[in-house]
Parts: sequence; C-alpha cells; structure tokens
Amino acid sequence: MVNPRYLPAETRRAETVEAVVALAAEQNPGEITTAAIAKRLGLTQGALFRHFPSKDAILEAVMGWVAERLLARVDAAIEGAGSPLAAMEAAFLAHASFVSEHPGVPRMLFGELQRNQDTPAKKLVRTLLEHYGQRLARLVEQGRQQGEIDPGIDTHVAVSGFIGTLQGLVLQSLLSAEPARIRTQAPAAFALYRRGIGSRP
Amino acid sequence: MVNPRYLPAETRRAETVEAVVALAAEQNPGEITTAAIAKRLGLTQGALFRHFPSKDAILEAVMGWVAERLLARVDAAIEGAGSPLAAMEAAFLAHASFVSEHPGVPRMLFGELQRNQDTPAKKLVRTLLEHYGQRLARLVEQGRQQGEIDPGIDTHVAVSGFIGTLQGLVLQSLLSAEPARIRTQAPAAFALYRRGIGSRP
DNA sequence: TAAAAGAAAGTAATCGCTCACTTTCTTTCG
DNA sequence: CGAAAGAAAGTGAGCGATTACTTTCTTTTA
Repeated sequence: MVNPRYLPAETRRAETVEAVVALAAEQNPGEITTAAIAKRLGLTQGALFRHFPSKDAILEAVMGWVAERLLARVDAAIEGAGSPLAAMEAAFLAHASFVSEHPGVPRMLFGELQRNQDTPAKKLVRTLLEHYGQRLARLVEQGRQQGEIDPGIDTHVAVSGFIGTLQGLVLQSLLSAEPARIRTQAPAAFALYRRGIGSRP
Repeated sequence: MVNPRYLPAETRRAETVEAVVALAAEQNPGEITTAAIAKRLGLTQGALFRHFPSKDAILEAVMGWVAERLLARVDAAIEGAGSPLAAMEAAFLAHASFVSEHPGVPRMLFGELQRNQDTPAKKLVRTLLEHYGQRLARLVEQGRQQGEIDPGIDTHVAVSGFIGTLQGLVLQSLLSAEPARIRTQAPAAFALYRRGIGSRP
C-alpha cells in the first residue's frame, strides 16, 4: 500500500480492484464505501472517478478479476489431474486455496447475487457460476462413464453438493474468523463428498 | 397486509418482524430500509420507533424469531425420528422446508454474519448456529455408536457438510430465483450426503 | 536537447440525495 | 379523560458523484 502517486490509469485500476478484494476480507462487502477504497489506495475519494465511471463499475471490474483468476486456477488444477475424480479433488483444493487467500471473495459473490437489481456485476457472477458448473458437470459425467462415480448420482445434485461443500467451509471460516481453516479442512471435506458420489466396489 | 391501525404494541412488533422476513425474500436484506418496513405495514417510518429503539433492535428481534422457529421445527423433526440418521434426514427436510417458506432467512443470517461489528443480532445468529451444530454433533455421534454412520467420519466435518449441503441448495435457489426448489431437491441432496457419512456393509 | 504545450492523474470542496432517528402534534380506544 | 399509537415534519450524518483547479508526466518542436 506504499504506492507512488500518479500511476498510469491501467495500473491504478488494477490496484483499485485489489484494494476492494482486500477490504472485503475485513468488512461487510456491502458496506465498502468509495472513501474507504480511496483511503486504502492513498488517494482522495474523487480521484477514483477518474478511472471508473461509477461505483458499480468498480464492482464489475472486481467480479471480472475474480472470475478470471478463479477459473484459471481451477482449470489448471483440472488439467493436471489423471482422472475425473482426481480432477474434481484438484479443483476443490484449488478453489479452497484461492478462497483462503482471498476470504472476501465468496462474500462478495454471495452479496452480489442477493441484489435485486440486475447489475453488470451480478451478470458476471452468474456466468462465472455457470461456467464453473459446466466444468463440474462434465467431470461428473466423465467420472460416471469411467466407473469412478456411481451411476445413480444425478449430475445436478452432484454439482450442487460440490459447491455446497465448499460453501460449508466458507461458513465455518466466517464463524471462526480464520480463513486459513478453509484450506486445512478442505481435504477432509472433499473426502466426505467423494464418499457421497463415488462408486462402490 | 390489510391490518387495522392502532394495534397493541406487542402485536405491532410481531407484524414488524414478519414484514422484515417477507421483505428479505424479495430484496437484499442489507438494503432493507425502515421506510420500506413501514410501508409494508401501512405505517409512517417514524412510527416504527415507537416500538423499537433502533433498526438494529428490529434486526435482533427478527433473528430471535428465526432462531426460535427454526430450532423448534428442527427439534420436532428430530424427536419424531426412529434413529439418528433418520433424525438427521428429518432435520434436513424440516430445515429445507422452513427455508423454502422463508427464502429471505438464510440470506439474512449470512448477511448478519458478515458484518464486522459485533451486534446483538450477530450474537444471536452465532448462538443459533452453535445450538444447531450441537444437535447435529450429538446425532452424528449417536449414529456412529449405533453403526449407522461410518466410524472414520469426523464429527465436525460431518456437521459442516450437513450445513454446507443445505447452503448449496440455498445458492441454487438464489440462482434460479425459485425458492420452492430447495424443498423439492432436498431429498436428493440429503441422499448424497447420507452416502458420504453412512457406514458401508 | 531543452523549453513549451498538452494530456493525464490527483485534490479539495461541494452538491443532491438517502437514511436512521427525533420532535411535535393528532387520533384512537379502554 | 388519559395513555398509547400514529402522523407529519424535520435533523444531521454519510454516501456517490461532480466540479474547478493543481500537479505530474509525456509529447512536440524550434
């Protein structure tokens, strides 16, 4: 946070996004003000509007940042795995790791989904979850074909359970105020989920 | 919402709480204003403060309402079940049913947990989840002793998974904007969870 | 190449608006 | 009638956004 002033616009926008992500880890995302963002950047509040036309545009940029980073890490994890079920585990752990590093992210996503208006930021979240769900659904079907996943398991239920299991970890970390727990408890949580969907010998 | 004016204070307070719960189903709980609550009651905004000293006091009353009702229904479901695992299923379905009727409730709980300040309402949510977790943990241990639940399953992980599975349904309903889905998909979701924790023959 | 010109980035004050809460007066009902 | 409940109007604080101006960086040109 010890940045030089008069940064080029693109750099400033990137730092703004990261400032919001950091702030969301410390306080209710819905209560983040433009003044708080500016203070973290060492700027005045009005300066933000040189780089973003509105506060919603800032949130939109943040959601784009999240979607890009999260999907990239999940995709990388999937790619390196040897089987569908192993890919799901790798994705689960990568996601947990990402959320552990950025504890404000799931709260922002959830908070954005709750808004009644259909903001561009909200649309970004929906497409993110859509793409995420598609990847998972593909893995579930592959796993079923290869005999790793029980044929009686419905794909949609399996996907919902995957995300729910992660969300359970997020909720726990919200209660304990220890984001690191998401990462440490992730393997055990996935093991439980794996028992649920896995085929039986 | 076609109420007579000049209700006794206690009745008015109860209606206020229900109005907030109803509003939370339609819009972001964090953006519910006292003016919106009053409008739903057919009152002027200032009249609310005849019955509650502050907005936070209203939220606190709402959380108390939720805790009482939810735990009562979950407890009733548990009591009527024949085995620990059956009790968990009954609790799961009762919870899903409750949330289906009051879709704003999980969003309010989650939103309240996110606040940085330690409001009385937030404390109520924490104790609610604590009590809930205790009931579940007891059932898990009983189930393990009776051979219904796999001895290798960690109690804490099982509890977190239970709540997470529910949270997954909530998230899905948030995306589809169909609260009824929580109820209809609940049996399949619990079946998946049950496979995860159940003992194997 | 160095000074001038212009573009880009930031400041500080302020505006319009919304919100939670207060105050004063009025209505209802036992 | 008197106490409780509500209406109506108002207060002050905080918010996002705008504006006029200043500072810094970049490009042009004699």
